[in-house]
Amino acid sequence: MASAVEIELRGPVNLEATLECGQAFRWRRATFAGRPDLSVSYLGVIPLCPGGARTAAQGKTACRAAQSQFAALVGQSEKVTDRFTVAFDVTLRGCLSPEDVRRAALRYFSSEDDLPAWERELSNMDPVLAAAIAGVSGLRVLQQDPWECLASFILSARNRVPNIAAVVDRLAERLGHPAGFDLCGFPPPEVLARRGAAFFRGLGCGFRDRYLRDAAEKVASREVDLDLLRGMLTGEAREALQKIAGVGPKVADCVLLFAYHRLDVFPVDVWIARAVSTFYFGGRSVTTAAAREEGLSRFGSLAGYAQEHLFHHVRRGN
DNA sequence: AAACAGGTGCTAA
DNA sequence: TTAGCACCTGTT
Repeated sequence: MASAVEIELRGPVNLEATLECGQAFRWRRATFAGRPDLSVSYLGVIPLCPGGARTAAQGKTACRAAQSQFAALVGQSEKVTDRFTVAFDVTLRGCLSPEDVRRAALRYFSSEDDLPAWERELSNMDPVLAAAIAGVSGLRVLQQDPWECLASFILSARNRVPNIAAVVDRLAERLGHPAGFDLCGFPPPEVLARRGAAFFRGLGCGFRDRYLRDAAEKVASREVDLDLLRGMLTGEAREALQKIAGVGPKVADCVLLFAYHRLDVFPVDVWIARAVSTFYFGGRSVTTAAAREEGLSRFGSLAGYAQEHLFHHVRRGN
């Protein structure tokens, strides 16, 4: 049974930048035959809110997200439209209701983030960011499922995006539950914990196989309790995540940013290190620790959004 | 064909 | 405390 749901966000949304910038790995561009007015649409899986309906897919649902106001946004010069919408198609299964999907989508897309104010603030802080943001207004930090996010970024170490996405997809297909639209949800830690490292190696994880296994084990046993992280200070949560093998500063920061919505982190990978070196250190090389300090002190509580824009900016070569 | 990719863990100074 | 290196696997 298919259903349409629409959500309203505070400030702009750029679906393409948001879903393809590398913070999430499972969204695929889709054609949307029934609605030619919707310019860009994507197929993916989002977590349902705790306390809401549980389905066979273990608290997840697939959906097709599309935006109708993207063209208008691009065409406008400085006029700030306060509200933007994203439309969803979902296949309702079990006791899932449109309202459940609406709530889940609002959270996933961080509907409360005050993008107009924050984009303005970051732009005023720094001409580099001003240029970056001008191109991709509406790039949003998502609020993903912590476990899926953790597993995905463990797989990202010394790896390429298409590879990461392929392995995550394979894990979902092999071990996950159908979530609609012919997609499966990412399998919970308990399910991965039943498999040995060899299984993950066979799926293309490479040397990260034992990292993934260690993560599944520690999370399933609650040695690292992903729910408890929500109540911790960012620094404590970061430390807790790093108890898992294969989780260092970069992966921990990505999880804190993309799943726990801690905007006061600044994940540093090779691209960001390069960007910080170029823009803020006159081309002199910087350690990842120094780049991180620079980002945190410059951008403070908006460091996460600053990082996303810098990353997008340098990756697209601008 | 050799090099390298969205890091991390281990070892040697 | 830190620099240097190995690590799967797919692509260029």
